[in-house]
Formats: sequence, structure tokens, C-alpha cells
Amino acid sequence: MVQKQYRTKWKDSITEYLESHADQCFSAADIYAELKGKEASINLTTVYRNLEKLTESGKLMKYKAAGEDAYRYQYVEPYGNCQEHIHMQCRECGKLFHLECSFMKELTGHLLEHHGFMLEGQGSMLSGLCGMCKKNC
Amino acid sequence: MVQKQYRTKWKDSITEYLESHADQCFSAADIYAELKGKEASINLTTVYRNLEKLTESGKLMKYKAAGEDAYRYQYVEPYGNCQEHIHMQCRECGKLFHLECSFMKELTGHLLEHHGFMLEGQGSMLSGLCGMCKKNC
DNA sequence: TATAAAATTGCAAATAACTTGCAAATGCAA
DNA sequence: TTGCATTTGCAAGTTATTTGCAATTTTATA
Repeated sequence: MVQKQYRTKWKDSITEYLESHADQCFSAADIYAELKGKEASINLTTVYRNLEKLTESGKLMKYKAAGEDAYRYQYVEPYGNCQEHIHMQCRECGKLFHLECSFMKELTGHLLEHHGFMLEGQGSMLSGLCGMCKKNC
Repeated sequence: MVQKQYRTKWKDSITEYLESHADQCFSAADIYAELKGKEASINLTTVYRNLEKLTESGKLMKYKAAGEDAYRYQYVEPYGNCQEHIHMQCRECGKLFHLECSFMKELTGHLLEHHGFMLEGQGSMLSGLCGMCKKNC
């Protein structure tokens, strides 16, 4: 069963920070560094535990870029169910993009028909360069 | 510069094992367990170092499945340049499949035209169920 | 508003999967 | 066979994350 959640100072701070930077992604260490200075001082363990809870509740997406050691978290609540589409991650800036368009159906269809593979959003991640970084490279 | 490679008992054993199970993937711990009993006894560090070298030389593909902690290695030499296509991994059996067909072009084209995203094979991994596991689930 | 049960926090210690340093052993070209 | 470069084994180190536990907060309810 899902555990009840209490609203706390730290959970609020983390949510606010990620929500107001919804087009970016952060590691636990990033969040820790950001919130350490402000208000009392947050604990890294608390950061991990809250990120986990926010991910479970669907507000955040947690993912690991190929070749990176640390998980990244990005605010994705407005995208609804992120299990139903796949994501693209920029290998330069790390940002996450949602493949929310009709092409999802084509992709799913092709994989199933020609490769017998049933695609799932969970765990699928395409890597490459986003428009922004492509220009600046 | 690329370093010269000596041929050794362990490198041969690891290559042989992976090559003769080319449709499966293994973690360093798997290989270690497999080769520990046979012949003298291999060291885990040696396994890691050889897997790394074999990956660099293009014989193996090294990847991490979403939600897994350990890297997996699979013999992919016959597939040529695995940077030029993306891969699908079965979340059930862990096996790797290569998207080596004309659809690669469609996918690349769509992402670039409609999302400004330049897809790269390196680091891109689709997750789902392979034909075999789909039947058995 | 007081209270008690449940959730959250901080800190230190534990994990897990690798990685590294270094001296000894091995491979190989000449 | 010699000498230098690569590989190996072992112990110790890393890094990101998790866990145990006692103390502190929240929140629903009396």
C-alpha cells in the first residue's frame, strides 16, 4: 500500500525548486548544493528520500544518462503519464524531452510487427543532441 | 593512442564464453561466477579489466538496463558499428536486439524534423518485452 | 488545544559495483 | 633468451545511494 505523505519544509523546497526549473534536470547533489545554503541546512539523505517520494508520486521522472553515475531528476508532472511515451535526453545538457506525438504509434507498431518487440515507455531513453545544444556545438 | 593488447588465458576465456552465448548478456559477476570454478581461478578485477578492453575493441557492447545497478555485456562483433543503430533490451531476459533496418532512417528523420533532436546510437536504449518473453509472460 | 500515531529527519555506518595502486607474473618482438 | 610492455592479483579506495535508529515533526482526532 502507498504510504501517506506529510508535507514538510524540505519536500516543499525541493518541489518548488524543481517545478520552477521544469525544463532542466538535476542530480541529488545538485539539489543538495542548491538548498544547503538557504534556510537552515538540508541533509543529503533527506534530499534522496524526498526525491524518491516525489518520483513515486509522479511529479518527477528519475533517470540515468548513459555513461553517468548519478541519477537525474526532472519535474514532469504536467506531462501526465510518462509510461505512455518514450523520452529523449540530450547528452550535452542532460535535459529530458517527451516523445508525445503520433509517431509514438508508428514506432510501437513497427517494433511489434517487424521485431516482435513490445515497446514500453518505462526505461526507454533515446540519446542525442537537442536543438539548443546542436546549435552551440 | 590505443594500447597494444596481449593475448592471455583470461581474455580468451571471456571472449569464448561471450561469443558462444552471443544471444545473451552477462554482468561482470556472471562471468566471474562462470569462470571462477574452471581453470585456476579468475579474479573479479581481471574480469572487469578484460570486459573493458573487449568493449573498447568493439567485440562487446556494454550497457546498463534501467533500474539495474550492474553493467551488462553482450557479444556484438558481428553487428558491426553499433553506434549507427539503436538497441532494444528486453526487460525480462535482458537480451539486446539491434534496430538494424530501414526504420532507423524514419526514426532519425522524424526526431530531427519534428523535435530538432539529433539521435545518436550511443546511449540510446529502448526497453520492453522481446517476442520470446512476451509469449511466456 | 492536547495527544498519540505515523511520517520525516539527521547522522553515522553500510552497500554495491566498480576502480586504482603497486609489485609480481606473463606475453612477445627482436 | 632478453628486455620491455602488458596483465594479473590483492588490498584498499571511490562514488552514489541506502539503511538503522533515535529524535523531531505532522496531522488527524479527541
